[in-house]
Amino acid sequence: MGFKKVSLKDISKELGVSQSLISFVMNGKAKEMRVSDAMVEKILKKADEMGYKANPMAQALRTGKSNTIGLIVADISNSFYSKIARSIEDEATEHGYHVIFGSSDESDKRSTELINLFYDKKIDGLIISPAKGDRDNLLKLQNDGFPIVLIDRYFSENESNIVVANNLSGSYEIVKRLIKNGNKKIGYITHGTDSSVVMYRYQGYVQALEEFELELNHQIIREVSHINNEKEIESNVKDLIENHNIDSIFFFNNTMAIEGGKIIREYNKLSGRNLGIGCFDSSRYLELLDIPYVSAVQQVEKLGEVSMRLLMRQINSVSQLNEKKVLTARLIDKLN
Amino acid sequence: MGFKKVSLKDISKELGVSQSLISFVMNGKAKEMRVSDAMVEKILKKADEMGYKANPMAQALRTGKSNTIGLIVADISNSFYSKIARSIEDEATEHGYHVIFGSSDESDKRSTELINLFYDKKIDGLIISPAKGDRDNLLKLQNDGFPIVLIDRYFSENESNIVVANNLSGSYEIVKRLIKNGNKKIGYITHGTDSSVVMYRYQGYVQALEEFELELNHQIIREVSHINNEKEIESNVKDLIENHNIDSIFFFNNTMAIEGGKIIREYNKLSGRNLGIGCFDSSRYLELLDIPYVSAVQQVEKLGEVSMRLLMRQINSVSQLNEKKVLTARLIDKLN
DNA sequence: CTGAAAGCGCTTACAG
DNA sequence: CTGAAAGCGCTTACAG
Repeated sequence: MGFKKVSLKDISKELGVSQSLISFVMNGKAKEMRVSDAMVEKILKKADEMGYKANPMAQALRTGKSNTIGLIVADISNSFYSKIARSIEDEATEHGYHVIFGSSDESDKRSTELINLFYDKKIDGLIISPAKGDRDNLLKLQNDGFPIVLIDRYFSENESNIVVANNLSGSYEIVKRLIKNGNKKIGYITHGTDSSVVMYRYQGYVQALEEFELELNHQIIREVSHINNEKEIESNVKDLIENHNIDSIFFFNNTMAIEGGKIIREYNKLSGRNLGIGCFDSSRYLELLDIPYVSAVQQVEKLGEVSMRLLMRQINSVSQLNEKKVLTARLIDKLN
Repeated sequence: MGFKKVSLKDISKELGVSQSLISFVMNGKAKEMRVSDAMVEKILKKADEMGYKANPMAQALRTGKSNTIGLIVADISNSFYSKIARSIEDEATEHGYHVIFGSSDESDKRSTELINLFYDKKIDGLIISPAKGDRDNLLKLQNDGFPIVLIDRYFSENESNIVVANNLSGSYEIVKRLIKNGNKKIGYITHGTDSSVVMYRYQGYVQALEEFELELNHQIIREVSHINNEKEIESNVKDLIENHNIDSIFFFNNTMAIEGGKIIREYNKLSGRNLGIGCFDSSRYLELLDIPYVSAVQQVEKLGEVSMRLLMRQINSVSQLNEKKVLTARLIDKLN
């Protein structure tokens, strides 16, 4: 840097006063330490004059607090996570915290790596949408008293701080709408049952079918990969329409719905029918498909906000919290 | 934390060897410092045994390097920026760096605040998509030798490290396609001319019109706000169609194109015509509109990668670099 | 080849 | 009310 930063020592010399005093004043501990008003004023004035800024590295080393938290998600470029990132950022700013982020790509290896890197870097806490293999690692850190909040998914065996959507009841409501709208054979396109989210959304689907005494038909439930699944979705949707006579499809999430919706749109055009879909997670692009749909919008901003607040409480608390917050997704019904 | 972290001193005591030695070995300076092989092995073994991890805060305080860079964009939840964030993250990881991020919302005040916060936090460098008012502040830091790379936009008066799209020639190519496709009255929906991006895209539009000797008609050029501009876009598009008889519209970016495209889709359906659009920045959702379009996809991953590389070179260099990298956007032509 | 020591810039008991 | 000093955990001249 071109010019040297001014330190406590510099002010101390300039003023002929001890560093401690200046430190107290700068940290708003003047009252507590009963520093005289005249002194406070003198110090504040000089510090301002000299453009004093405390060195956060030194503070961090001394206090063990970095005022930085870590955020680990599957992929920050995915808009679901980037929206969460934004709301976490906003809430973190309120508390004077900064956020470092990392993308795990759902890889256990990378996720573990990131957790450890961030932890070693002395972040004050972690908000994470965990990969499957993170369970033990996170549990260990948590037991060491390290503040952690799990978002979007969690490990049902562990006690943890958790912020998630109402995946079960949300899915239930979506499928219920489809049924009430006259659909009797509703296909489901989802992922392999490898996470709490996948499991609960499936259960919601099942519960709705049960309640209305519709058959749970495993032939019309299809599992597709997490990435590059366009072709899989396409062929499954086609198969469900052509060979299984479904009258509607419930999609695990919005991106899958949009891919599948394209096929349905084509079909509707050609057949003159008007098949509709359901999906968890909405998207402003869903309506571009111009087909009937019902979806459930997650309160993404809220998710970030609540998780950050929970983390802050954890950081400022002595004892371990174990809170689970469930955020209700809002239904958007464009079936008619 | 539950258990105490092990420090150099701990190993030093355990081994009866000075801290310096251990530090040298841990930092791979064994050869350089001519530490004996036996000693290296002994130290490495013990360090591993005790689970030694250097404290980054202490290293940072001592060396003045935090191995963290800052990323400031308008809004991390915007997918353009979150994609950039991801590619910067990946490249940063390669270099052993972490990324803290902040969203300015295009606000001069917030952007300045973020720059200063990050700078004071001792980041090693900054990648920023600047707000208008950042010019002087950034120039000052840059002149102090602080590594900065501007992305997406820049201040043409300043010498800086810059990574941008070919806004002018990209727009030119888009509009040229529209013209070659038979369009003679092409509206333009853009923002107020407040940034280099806005300016260059406008110039591309103008150049294409000029080359084909079409009239530059200011009545069909409309400026809309940066956010919550849906209504404005809607009414402008309607007006252009109904009262100005345009045969195509060029949109400043993809989100504007999608909003405007919805209106055009409706119009096409009702009128039996088949108006098409052009826009800078593509989107996988554009095709959902089912209207003819030509767009230019920015190499977003490349943008992040190149900017991070440039920043690293700057960090590792003594002298100021002033490089401008222009990344060519790829044309997608779905006009026919 | 190796050790003792200074110092990065803070915060915080300890003393007066 | 205020000062002198220790110490957070490193790195790096300096000495031998």
